[in-house]
Amino acid sequence: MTAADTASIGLAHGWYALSLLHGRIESHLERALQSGHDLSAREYSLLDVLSHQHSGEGGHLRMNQVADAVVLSQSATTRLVTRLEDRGLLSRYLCATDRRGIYTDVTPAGLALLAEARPTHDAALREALDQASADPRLAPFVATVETVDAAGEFGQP
Amino acid sequence: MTAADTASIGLAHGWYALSLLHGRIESHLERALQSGHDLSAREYSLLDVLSHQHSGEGGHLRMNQVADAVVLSQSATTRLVTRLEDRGLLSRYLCATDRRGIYTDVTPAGLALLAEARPTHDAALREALDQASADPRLAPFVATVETVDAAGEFGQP
DNA sequence: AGACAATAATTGCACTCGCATGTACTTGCA
DNA sequence: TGCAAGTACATGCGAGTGCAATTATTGTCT
Repeated sequence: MTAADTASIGLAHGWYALSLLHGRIESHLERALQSGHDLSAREYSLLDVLSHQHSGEGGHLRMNQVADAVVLSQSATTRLVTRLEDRGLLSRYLCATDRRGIYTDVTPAGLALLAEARPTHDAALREALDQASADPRLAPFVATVETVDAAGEFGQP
Repeated sequence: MTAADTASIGLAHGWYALSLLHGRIESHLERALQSGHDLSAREYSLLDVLSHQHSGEGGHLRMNQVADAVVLSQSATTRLVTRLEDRGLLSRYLCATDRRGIYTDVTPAGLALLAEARPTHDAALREALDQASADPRLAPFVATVETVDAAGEFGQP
């Protein structure tokens, strides 16, 4: 077995653990948000992302960038936004300078729901991490999640 | 703002980064495996998991445990196994002592396809990690993936 | 100005997923 | 033994997703 093979195996194990942890956390969040606030994990994530953009002045992310932020295809993002708009949590409006672009704002109702759901989300996240830290395969990643903090803000690759 | 709030924000950021990295890697793997070997990322993952169980003697994981390993519901696992069985990559057989239980073996064809796809998978993973390491938000997790190696074997929580 | 390529978002379609339910088998207890 | 409760997998169904094709708008080149 070559050194490269050994490295690949290590990488695959690491990826497997990351994947496992992601799945566990997402399931946990999904349950909590769904039963408590009729929100899927992605819907919460979308509201969170949109509410953070230029706080106070309104949103300035195009659908394209939003799709990238929530790691979803453009089509799925279109429909996700449509669903939330139909529920009155978001509003769409065209970009003034380029009428192809579309911006989205979180409505007051959306902000209210987000504020209401945030404690649920954070508690569920804390819980999922605590459970995961018992698994030795997952513990290193849990530690990394806990280490990273608000210091590292945005910055596209 | 209390200390607890600060911690929650840090946690959410960490989770967001983990989620982002997971999505990026999965998309990358999906593309590579799909176009190269007609396999989804999860199908590859399933073959990989099943081929690793007690190598040589055949598989001994029940559907239930398999579902847990690939982080999928029981129903989705049933259909995933069915798809791969229909393609001749897996075979099902009943557990002798408890005829409710069902075991799965990877067929020679399945092992062959897995062996063929593994380099693609590993290369795509390496590539995705390299791309991700350029993003400061993702870099710590990339480092964790690279740090963990085969040392930490199984162990249920 | 007019035509053609490029970009942003939406829609059609097939596929996978989770939840709730159904079926087969086993275990516990009278 | 016989019947209820529990466990393991499979199936019906509605919902969400990605890919490919479509529509609307902008930029560029002659």
